Amino acid sequence: MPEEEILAARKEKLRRLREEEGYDPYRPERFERSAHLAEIKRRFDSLTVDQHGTEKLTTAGRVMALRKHGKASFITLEDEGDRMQLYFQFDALGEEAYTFFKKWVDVGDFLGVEGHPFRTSRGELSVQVESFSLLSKALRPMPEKWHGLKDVEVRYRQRYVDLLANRGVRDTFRKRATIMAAIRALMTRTGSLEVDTPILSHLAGGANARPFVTFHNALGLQMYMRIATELYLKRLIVGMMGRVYEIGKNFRNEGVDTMHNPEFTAMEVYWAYADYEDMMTLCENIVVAAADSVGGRTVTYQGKEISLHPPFRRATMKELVKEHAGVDFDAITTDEEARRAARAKGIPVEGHESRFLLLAKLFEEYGEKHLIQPTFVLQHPVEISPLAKRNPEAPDYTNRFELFINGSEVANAFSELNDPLDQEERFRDQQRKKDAGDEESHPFDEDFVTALEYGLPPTGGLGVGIDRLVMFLTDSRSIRDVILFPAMRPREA
RNA sequence: GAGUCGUUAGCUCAGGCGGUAGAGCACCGGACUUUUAAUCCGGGUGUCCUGGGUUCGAAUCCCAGACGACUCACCA
Repeated sequence: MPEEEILAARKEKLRRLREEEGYDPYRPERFERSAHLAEIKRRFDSLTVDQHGTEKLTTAGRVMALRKHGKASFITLEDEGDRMQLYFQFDALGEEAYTFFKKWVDVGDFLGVEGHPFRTSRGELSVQVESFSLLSKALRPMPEKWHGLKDVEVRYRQRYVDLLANRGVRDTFRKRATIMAAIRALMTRTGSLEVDTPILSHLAGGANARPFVTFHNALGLQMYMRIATELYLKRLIVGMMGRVYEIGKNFRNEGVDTMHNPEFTAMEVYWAYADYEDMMTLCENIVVAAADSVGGRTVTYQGKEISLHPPFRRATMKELVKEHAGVDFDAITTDEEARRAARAKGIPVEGHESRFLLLAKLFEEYGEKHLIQPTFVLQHPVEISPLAKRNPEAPDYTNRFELFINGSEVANAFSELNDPLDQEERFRDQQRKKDAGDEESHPFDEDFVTALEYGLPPTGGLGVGIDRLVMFLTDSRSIRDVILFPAMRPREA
């Protein structure tokens, strides 16, 4: 039967239910559960075959399978956490209730039941139903019970169908919530304050990325969706907030693939009087707290075993470029030498690139993909780090790290640049790049410089890509599998 | 943005070297008081993604397009 006919038939059935029984399945507003299905399973696991418990239970869920027989029927009921078999028997329910059940209850409907636990002669822990109420009705057919819903397009577009049909998907998002809670608990223990900063602003800074542009009608103002929370959070440290963090969505107007969604969840932390080494420890603690909350520090990601036991490996960008590209930047002292070396390694070179930029390019090209086990990459060039403090021993480099897991950047941190004069100069440098056509260069944020002029204490900052962390911890191959409603092109009208 | 692959019933999928489409589940009717992918009897429900072309005839071949997945590029 085509879906429209099934829908029409179910609507007709609903009409008859209302007319013939005087029952409106959309009228119930609440149902008190004495136990969830998982709890029932746990508490009555010791019942032996054919043994009935004496305790009266009330529970509720969605009918996922119906095995109707003449005067005794079984259903599979599923709630948010588990599924369980319910037994509907003519003698136990009485003719009126049993007939109502057989006539009106369909797969997909929500039921609230009262009954007692028992174990069937086939050994399945079940609930013998003594009374029930139809709490809500489904008009559309559920996906196939055995194979579930596989069509990825439907899974992402109609996530509710994916979630109701595929319990593994629910587990992933439950784990995501567990991870978030573990991270927040850790942050609270460190005395960090959770804050909210603007998503809409007239300047999109704090990272190098193309923003989404929008318009505020009443103010007659072009506005941007934020690409990072960094600059607002550091203003809070100027304002004596001490330790702050924010977990929220960032928006970047860039490509979509298995590691990128235009809106993604990032966490940023700023601690006064801390440096990037402190952030490294905090970063390890965050990863470990997240891992521990959902199953432990040894994880299998897409068949690869990843050990999240701290301390994670630490290596400078130069060391990694030497290791994986075979280019020794300690021996390179001019930009021209670096260009020759980069060209020799197949990096496109136009001729104006600095050795620092080329170091970063070589790392991206040759280093990143090898960093399967968690690795802190240290000492990024100043040129690609407009907001990080210089390393006093090597002023062309910064006291910064990025954490890579499975070849992807999961975290980025540094000792925050708090010299307003240096910051102003770096903004100018970014502005020059922007004027030269680099759309991802950082905009000049005058108010941020002003804030630094009021005094930013020594500060450590850390950003964590939450979606990617969740991916590794849930063995999800695409970022879309950890974002409830991922970005999709609208279906053709 | 480029390449590869995919799109057939509500779902999971077969099939179709061009002759008007099938299975299982779901669904509808019936039987059945311990089933669990229940079983048994009866019922086949479709814009074969869309548009155009070739052809006596297109779901199948060709072209264009939509959407998706994957790989690559940009990016976190």
